[in-house]
Amino acid sequence: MQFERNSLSFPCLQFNINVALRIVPMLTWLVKSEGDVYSIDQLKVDCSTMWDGVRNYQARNSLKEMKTGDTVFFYHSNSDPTGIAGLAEVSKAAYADPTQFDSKHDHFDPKATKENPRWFCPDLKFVRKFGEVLTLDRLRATKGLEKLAILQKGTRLSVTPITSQEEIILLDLAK
DNA sequence: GCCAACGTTGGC
DNA sequence: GCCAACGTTGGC
Repeated sequence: MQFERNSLSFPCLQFNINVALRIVPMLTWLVKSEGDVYSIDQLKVDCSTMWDGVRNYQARNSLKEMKTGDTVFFYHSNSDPTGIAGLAEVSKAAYADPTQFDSKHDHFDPKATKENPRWFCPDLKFVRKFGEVLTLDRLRATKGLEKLAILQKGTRLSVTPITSQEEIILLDLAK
């Protein structure tokens, strides 16, 4: 498979800077959001947002692993078209999700305490919107993406890790 | 709007 | 600790 020079250089550069400064490998993620609830366009308007409200332990664990600077693919579920709509970046590593403490909030969790928070959220910032959505059909048809969590039947996780090979392939598909 | 798939809850 | 019932997710 051939890759354009500029599609490869950006993640490599990120990786090298990251190694130089933090000695921790750069991680890549995919987050899902219903397109009509919170879209990549809204993230662009907001510049940055608190990724709160995740109430699934496996997804929570991924959120806690996120580090500032990590690349995040932004997926629109339940949308037309459904697929990866753009790129974001972790602008603040995960902290206790404040909505778990707010009894008036939909995501209130009575079992969470400030001493022992159950749920965490990072801040995500807008990077870019793709020229066209990488649709599910397209992702399914692309060699090397077979193991993407979002393509597995029945997978409902709203936050999933992306391998570096998958990231390269996805960035190569994206316009 | 349907419904399969999944996670969580709670009675036992 | 099992498992039925329930609520939610998300593609279609």
